[in-house]
Amino acid sequence: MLGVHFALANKTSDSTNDPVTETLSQAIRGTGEELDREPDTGVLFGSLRGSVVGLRYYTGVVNKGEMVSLVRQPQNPYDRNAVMVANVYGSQVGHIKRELAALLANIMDNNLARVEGVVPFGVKNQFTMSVVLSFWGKEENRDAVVRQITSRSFKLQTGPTGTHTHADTGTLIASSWVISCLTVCLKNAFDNLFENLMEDKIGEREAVEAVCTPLLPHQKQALSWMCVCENNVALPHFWEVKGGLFYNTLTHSSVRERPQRVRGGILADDMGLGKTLTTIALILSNFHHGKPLCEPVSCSFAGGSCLLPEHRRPSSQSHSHHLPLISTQQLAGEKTKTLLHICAHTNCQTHTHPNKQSLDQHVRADVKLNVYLYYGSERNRDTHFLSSQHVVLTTYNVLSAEYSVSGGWVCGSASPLHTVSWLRVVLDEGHIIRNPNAQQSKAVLKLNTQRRWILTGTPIQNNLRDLWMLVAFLRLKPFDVREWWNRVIQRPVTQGDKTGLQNLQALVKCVTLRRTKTSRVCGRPLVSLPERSVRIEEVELTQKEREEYELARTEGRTTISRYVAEGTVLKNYADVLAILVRLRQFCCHPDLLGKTTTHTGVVAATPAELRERLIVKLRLVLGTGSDEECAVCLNSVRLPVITHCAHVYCRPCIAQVIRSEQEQARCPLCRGQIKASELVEFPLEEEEEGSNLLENWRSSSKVEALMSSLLRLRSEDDSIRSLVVSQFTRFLTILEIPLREEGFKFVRLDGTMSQKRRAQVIQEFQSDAPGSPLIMLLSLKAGGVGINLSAASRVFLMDPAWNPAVEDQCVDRCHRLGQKRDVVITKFIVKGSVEENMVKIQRQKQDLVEKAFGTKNPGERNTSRVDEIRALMEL
DNA sequence: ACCGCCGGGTGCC
DNA sequence: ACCGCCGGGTGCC
Repeated sequence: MLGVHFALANKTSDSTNDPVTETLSQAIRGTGEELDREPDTGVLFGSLRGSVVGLRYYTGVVNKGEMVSLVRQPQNPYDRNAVMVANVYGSQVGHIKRELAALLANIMDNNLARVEGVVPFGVKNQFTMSVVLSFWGKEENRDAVVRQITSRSFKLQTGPTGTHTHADTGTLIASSWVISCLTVCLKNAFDNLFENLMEDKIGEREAVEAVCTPLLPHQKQALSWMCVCENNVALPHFWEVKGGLFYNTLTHSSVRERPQRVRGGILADDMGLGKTLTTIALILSNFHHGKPLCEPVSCSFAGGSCLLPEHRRPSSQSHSHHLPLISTQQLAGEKTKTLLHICAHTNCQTHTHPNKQSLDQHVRADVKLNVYLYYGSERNRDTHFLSSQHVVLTTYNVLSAEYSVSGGWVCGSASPLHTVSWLRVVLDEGHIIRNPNAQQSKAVLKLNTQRRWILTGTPIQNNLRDLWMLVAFLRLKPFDVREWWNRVIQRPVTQGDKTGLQNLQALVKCVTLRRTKTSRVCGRPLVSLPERSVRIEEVELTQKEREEYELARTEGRTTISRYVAEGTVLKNYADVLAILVRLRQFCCHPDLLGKTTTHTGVVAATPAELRERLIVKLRLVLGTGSDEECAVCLNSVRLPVITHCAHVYCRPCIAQVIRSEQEQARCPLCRGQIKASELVEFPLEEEEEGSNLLENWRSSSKVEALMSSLLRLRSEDDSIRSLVVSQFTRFLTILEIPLREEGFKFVRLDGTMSQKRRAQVIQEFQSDAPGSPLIMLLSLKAGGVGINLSAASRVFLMDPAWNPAVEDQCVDRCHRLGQKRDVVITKFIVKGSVEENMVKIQRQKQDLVEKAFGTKNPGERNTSRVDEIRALMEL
């Protein structure tokens, strides 16, 4: 047990009932976090066969094909190069043989590569076994690693396995596109996952009478499912009992002890299907042992079947629901009785808290539910008090603030929320914790609770990595440890491995309930929505516009065909993008290009010119609706800056990177050198330009097309409201002039507005008060998901988006619950322009997504991307 | 016999 | 470990 002992000695003991396993998995987790900074950027250098020794001293079991993790043990007294081998569950299996350990220690300690192990055969004896080690790292470290390995007379096998790197800009942009396609596909996978499952496997369950709002059938199903998730002790289907052990079919690993089942899950129903109501029903209906929280005093908790162990009780039982009363005596002595409900709102005014309101709204007035709003400087931090509440509502901010101050676990000054043993923690708008580096995410992971729920309408917002945090919060073993998630799910899926995707689906399926507006229950739609129809309106350019357009197009074609001939399309992707965006802007309005337009394709000689080019690109990147996220914080870019290598980040994020890496600072996306002095941001001239735009206003064919539609619509039915959507906020500004001229009352919603202002605008637009606006000018990506614009039933999409899913999402803002009219969508497309080609490409998009999945070779994907550009430019 | 060979004892790092 | 390694016993075939 020496190895275990030393692992323990390394760590501050973090109290759990199984310190050995816990510490071991912490040690493993620790190494995982180190490498998290660049989780997918590794290239496979190669692999080699080695042996694991000392099996007889440890209890960890490993099956054929199982992955193992390698953990350095620098404190081992027999060999400071020691490398411990542990299985998926963190149980030690053995050690790497001495000579090989010396090699690994060198590589691992110098961070030259990440080393992963797989056991190729079943274990043949009790003393040693084979292990295949693979080395993953940055391209620039490949030579050093290979040298280390060969100089110690080991042979590195470099197989034909597809490797992928994000080494150059072109590849990066292309693969971020592929990832967005993957995301679309994953979203579809999410949406389809539960289509066939609901009716036969999930029953319905009535809420207790304390819930005064009647549940719809799909909400009763969700309640039933949630109760099963909390009460049922059966393991998910990817566990099998084999030879007295628990065998995980995803990781091919076995454990002796029954794995801890997730008590809870992800309720990922679409916005508006009633997640909050269902959760309130759960809170009241499924307290301890499947009993309601609010029961009449006459039915004592101590009585009868309540004492039976949970697994011996029928899982779906009907209770008699009398007038609910809360008796504190009933609850006294129970250790975990309180729900912690965490939500996004920072509004501290007691009476306007939305979650408090929905509790009040859905719970009978005669039910005395102790609900405490835990925020504001005067909040009661007493843990006994908190424990005595039925429900505590708090915010992510409060949680993480307390956690960071106290360090979460330090005795004496511990965060009250981290001290209480909760019965259940519910994360409202759970996608907020998708960034594992954020304090609030770390704080959430450390909460002590029996049951865990995540409510979110958008389980995957940007990419797969978002999901890990949710899995980690649920403690879905073993994927709550990053290494296993990365190896079993993340890397295979991002490399287009079908098995990886299947595994992901299996995993998601066992903890998630997701229905969309279009899901069906018992052959009937979950909710019935009015029809929606799309029509494409072709716009002819005027003679003069056509001439100008052709000029710009010819110029762009010349540049791009040169890149195509040179094979440097992807390398000059920023330029290519700029040309395409200019043409698309032209299709909307000639003045969209702005005065800062520079000649693309001409190499910038002076810093001033480079700067101007970068600003143009920055504007393009942020203005195209391409859903730009900062690769450092994974959130939408705030205070945008662009690097010389043309990548956009939040200024504080990239500044932090540069500060910590100093002279060696490299762009997190392309690994190009970056310096703080070379970060370029927007000049403060936007206002000026805007007014310039309006002073010499002129119309365009597309403006005319829109205006005639709007005028016709108003003359036919002046109660119909419209969304006018563009990716170019400057175009929205241009549109304001004719709208005013024709006397349309309108509001505008774009990404530059504060949350408060957005809420105002939305309220104004949704209001049916006389004189409220008929039109909303909407920038394609403004507002994010979930905003409700159901007052509108007409949508005018002024310019096509790269990603059709973004358009759908936008339309969904009015085609949703609460929509009374049929929704008509008009897409304006300029005839004989890039826009037409974009629409064609949109149609092929699904095929391309399939291709992205089918291929392992990133080269192929890039080729299809180049083809796409050629198609756009008709080359 | 300062070797080779045999066979028993032994075994992670 | 049905190995390798170590060290003692042994010694033509």
